[in-house]
Formats: sequence, C-alpha cells, structure tokens
Amino acid sequence: MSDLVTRLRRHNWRITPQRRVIAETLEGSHVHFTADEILERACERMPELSRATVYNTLNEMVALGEVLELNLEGRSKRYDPNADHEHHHLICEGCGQMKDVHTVGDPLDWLPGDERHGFAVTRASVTYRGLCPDCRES
Amino acid sequence: MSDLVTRLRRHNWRITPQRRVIAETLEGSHVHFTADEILERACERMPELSRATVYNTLNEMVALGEVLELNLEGRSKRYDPNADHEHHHLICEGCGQMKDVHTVGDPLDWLPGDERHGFAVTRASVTYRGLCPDCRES
DNA sequence: TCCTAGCTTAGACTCTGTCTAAACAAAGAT
DNA sequence: ATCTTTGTTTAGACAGAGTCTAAGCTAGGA
Repeated sequence: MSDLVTRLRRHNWRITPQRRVIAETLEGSHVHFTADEILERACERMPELSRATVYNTLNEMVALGEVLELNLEGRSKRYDPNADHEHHHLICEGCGQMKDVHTVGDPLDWLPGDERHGFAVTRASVTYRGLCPDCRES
Repeated sequence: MSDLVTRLRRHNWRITPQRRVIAETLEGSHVHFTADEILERACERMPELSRATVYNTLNEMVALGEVLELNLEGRSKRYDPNADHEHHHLICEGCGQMKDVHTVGDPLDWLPGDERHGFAVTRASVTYRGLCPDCRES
C-alpha cells in the first residue's frame, strides 16, 4: 500500500477511489509531475476521472502538508509527495529533469539575524541548477 | 538616471521611451512586481503602453541577464532588477511580500559531491519563508 | 428509507502569457 | 529630403493552467 495514502488517512481524510489513484500516481514515480501529467497517468487506471478532482485533491494534499507544491520552471506547478523529508532540488537547465538532493547542514542557519527583517522564518528551500551528465556532453 | 538603463545600454540595446519607462518602473521599487503590476504602474506615465511590449521587454531584459525572473508563489512571475548582485529571497506567507536577503557563505558549498549526481552545478537560489512582523501580530 | 454532508463531474470561466499581422519609428543610403 | 531597411510597438486573437459553479452521485447516520 502507498505510504502517502497511509499518511493521508492519519488526517481522517476520506480515501475515495479517485483520491487513492491520484496519490498512488503521484508517489509511484520519482519524477515530479504536473497536475495534467498526473491526470493523464491516473486516467489510465480510472478513465472517467475529472480534471477538477485532480486539482482539488492535489490542493488538499498540499494543505494537509503531505505534498509539496513546486513552482520552478515553466508555467505549471509540480507536485512532490515527499513533504516529510527535508530535501531540496537540482534541475538540469538542458533537459529540465529534476532530482531531490540533500544539503550539509540546515539552510536556516545560513541566514543571519540582521538579514531576517523581523520575520519569523520557518522554512528554507534551495534550488540548484546546472547540466546533467547527458546534457554536458552534447 | 536609472542604473538598470545604464546596464542595458551597455548591451547595445536600443532604449526606447517604452523600454525606459518599464526599466525605471521595475527599478523604482524594492518590491518585486508581476508583469501586470509593471504595466499598471508604467501606464501612469505612458498610458498607451501595451501589454505585449511589457512582456517583450521583460523577457528581453531577462535574456540579457540584467533582470531575474522569479517563479515563486502564485500564478504570475515576478521580476527582480538586481540580477548582478548575488542574493536570495524571503517571502511572507501571510501577505506575500518579498525581500532580498544575503546568506553567509555560498549555497553551492552546501551541496556535497555525492549529492550532485554527475551534474555540473552552476547556480543556487535559496527561498526563505515565514511571517513578517505585521503578519506575526494578527 | 430518507437526509445530510461531502465528493465528483463537465464545462464555463479567469488569469497569465504568447503570437500575429499591421502600423510605426529611426538610421543609413541615395 | 526621400526611400529602404530594420527593428519596435500595438491591438487583439489565441493558448495553457488553474478555479469555480451547479448539478449529480455516494456513503453513512437517523
């Protein structure tokens, strides 16, 4: 069973067939999909699934804190099911692929107090960019 | 005179009245505007300015490397005229305002070699999130 | 069984951003 | 001064991503 579904159930969130298919599609890949890519893949298992349900479900999972919404390249958001593990992203500027990475230490420690402008800073995310091995060659 | 205009002129880029108004609007504020916010403000000085020109001009300034395009919260991109200074961003999760901040040290140093997956990593950007002083109170 | 609350659906709609074709402007050639 | 060429601006049509709405559906409780 999908680990994401387990985490969602803990919030007393009703797991309908639609929501299960969406959660499993999201978790089943190590790539971070857009909403439309999730719709497309989920429709292979449940053809009558609607676009609105995919958007509703993704937004609710984000609101529950179990899925991360990524607003990186291009016009569409991508969704990352590993909201519970502290991690960051590495993007290839050639082909657009994205990998999860981990930093040494906590980026919050790298923002000195006089740079915080009185904010209560709670989160930090780092995006690295470069060229993947394939794109370096060509 | 606007510093951004000076930098743009160095690229042998024609500074038309429209482009000047857009550049000065962009640079005149410490907030990072969306394209439509820039259009709205620039139209106060040049009412016949068209939306297409604002988008064209912003995209060209980004291509010249003199303006940064930020894809953070919400549906629209924001534009940052300080492309030449290494800096990162702090966003208020309450009201959405955004400030420029500086880290101690270089974020590229926080990504160990075995986390690079063979990429040639060239850039890193850090986004901090939290609540600004006003939003903390309410 | 009936009610209620919540979930799903199709499709209309909104918002950002891009594209196109035509009008316009500036600089150099004649 | 006029013409030509090249690049710029414009309005409006278009496209993609995401939201909203109203109606129908489903599951669980009285």
